[in-house]
Amino acid sequence: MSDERDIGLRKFCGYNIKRAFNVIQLDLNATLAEYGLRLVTWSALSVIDENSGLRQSQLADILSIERPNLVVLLDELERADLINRDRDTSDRRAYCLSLTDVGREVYRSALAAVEAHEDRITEGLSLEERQSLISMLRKIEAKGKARGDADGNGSISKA
Amino acid sequence: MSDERDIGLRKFCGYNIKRAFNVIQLDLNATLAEYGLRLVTWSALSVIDENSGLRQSQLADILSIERPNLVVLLDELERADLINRDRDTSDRRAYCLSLTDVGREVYRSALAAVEAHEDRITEGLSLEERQSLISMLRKIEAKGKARGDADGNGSISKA
DNA sequence: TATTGTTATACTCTATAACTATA
DNA sequence: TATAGTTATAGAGTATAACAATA
Repeated sequence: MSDERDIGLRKFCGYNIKRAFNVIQLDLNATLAEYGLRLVTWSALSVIDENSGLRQSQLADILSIERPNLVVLLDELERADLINRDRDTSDRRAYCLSLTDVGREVYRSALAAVEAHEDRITEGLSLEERQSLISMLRKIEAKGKARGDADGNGSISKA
Repeated sequence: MSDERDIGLRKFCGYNIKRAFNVIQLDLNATLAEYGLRLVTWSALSVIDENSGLRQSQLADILSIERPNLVVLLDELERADLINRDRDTSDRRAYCLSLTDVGREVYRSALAAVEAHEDRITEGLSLEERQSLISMLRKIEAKGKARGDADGNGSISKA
């Protein structure tokens, strides 16, 4: 509670971003729970919606989650009749992912709720600030991609 | 890998903040591992350093972690001889936390490493942008505190 | 031999209930 | 009775190894 005391920590990104993310995740997951979704499952629906027919391994790459973990996540979405897993005719090892009609409908409804959540969470910020925030977050995220690259500069840990 | 495809998601804070945090946490924990620390344990050292004598329950409040989880974290720091747990003479249920000499030294060294990490992670950003980023993250975090409050406006989920 | 999806598993983080010793 | 610290435990989230089917 005593918020004036721990000043040192608050100078750093890591600490503040963690706490901000906790707040966002709490509200976002509460928002999505009304649709039986979480951040990850909603993200999966979003990517599938915009890339109908993609494979599980591609989706795992895009969402940066491990294939084994994606499997159980897709099981959940399939059980809820939100997605289809269709065998790829040209490569029978793979599945082509797509949204069901129900899935599309649920995703659209949830999308509106997520937009409302976004407005709620960024309430004190101007439109320019919101754009700037997301732009900066992406620049930070991009630092993590400098792993397999030529390295050399002052690049990020590859552990 | 195909980064041009999942555009819809990237409009939203929640998705971008999660990924940025992952990148930061990976580099930060790799940085702190050289000192036998993680983000949480380093944060604990920081708060104890600046608030010598505080109690475990106060520290748990400040760090927003549950008391039971703090106990094992402090066990770890005590075993490494980085902190002292001294019985409060006026309330023998409580412990007063402080850094050992070793703890202070380790914390200072780690602090320098964390500052280097911070520069690395915010490399493409100007000084004004870094300040603005942290300021916005704190505004978002503050939304989460509007739980026990009077509510009424468009406040955040209290689940 | 390599890849897609899968199973089983383990490790971390986080959250809750119940205990002890003090107050 | 209430509080500080503790114990045990359960649930998420995440990561790796190994397998079957297919390429």
